Amino acid sequence: MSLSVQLLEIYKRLFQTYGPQHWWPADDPFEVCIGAILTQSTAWVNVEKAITNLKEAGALDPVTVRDMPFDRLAGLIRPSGYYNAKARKLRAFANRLKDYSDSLDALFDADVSQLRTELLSIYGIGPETADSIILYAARKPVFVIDAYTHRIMDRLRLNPNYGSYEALQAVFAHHIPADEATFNEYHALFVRHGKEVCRKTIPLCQGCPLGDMCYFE
DNA sequence: GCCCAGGTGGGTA
DNA sequence: TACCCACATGGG
Repeated sequence: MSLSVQLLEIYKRLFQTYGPQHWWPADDPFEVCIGAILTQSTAWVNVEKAITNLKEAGALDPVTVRDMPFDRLAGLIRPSGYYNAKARKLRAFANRLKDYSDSLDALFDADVSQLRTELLSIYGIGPETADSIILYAARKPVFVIDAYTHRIMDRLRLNPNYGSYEALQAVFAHHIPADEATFNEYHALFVRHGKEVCRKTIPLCQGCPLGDMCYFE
């Protein structure tokens, strides 16, 4: 079976099992960007608490994030962990937005490649955060790779020599049509499947929709 | 108490 | 390039 057909089959089975995931869980693009930074190596449930705090404080906009006292910002996002580091990252993002008159539309008015380069040049934004922002806030087609994607593709033996972020991303880019809606749902389904079944420890392989394709021992 | 969670940046060899 | 490590809370 070709790689394209396998990737399509995986998508089909995950979608049939879990249904549409309605990603990204946020009210607007700026909230997506904030969530993408806060969720770095952190359980989403804790990010939700931090975002709720920011909303209740009326701090979910670039100007407020930029101008409020650092310790106040850090305190609001405390439940998401790494709160000092992440407060610095939120500040860096809000500060860069100043170059675009605090308009995400202005920031996003570039092709995927240029936008990715710009995002990666901001402190605290690495490949996954950049791609999450591009896909889920700017709504441009780029495939997001995360720890779940690595784990699942490793176990399916579809990750070429357990490759880098870009190496695994290329697998999808070269074998799936670049469609924003498909990339959106596919990544969300990987996360759902990773959380629910394909765990780092204690894998729940009984009845796994990908069981017959999986080499996990 | 221990392990893990939708990573990134900085330092060292 | 390829590893280490710091960053930190909260749930199972």
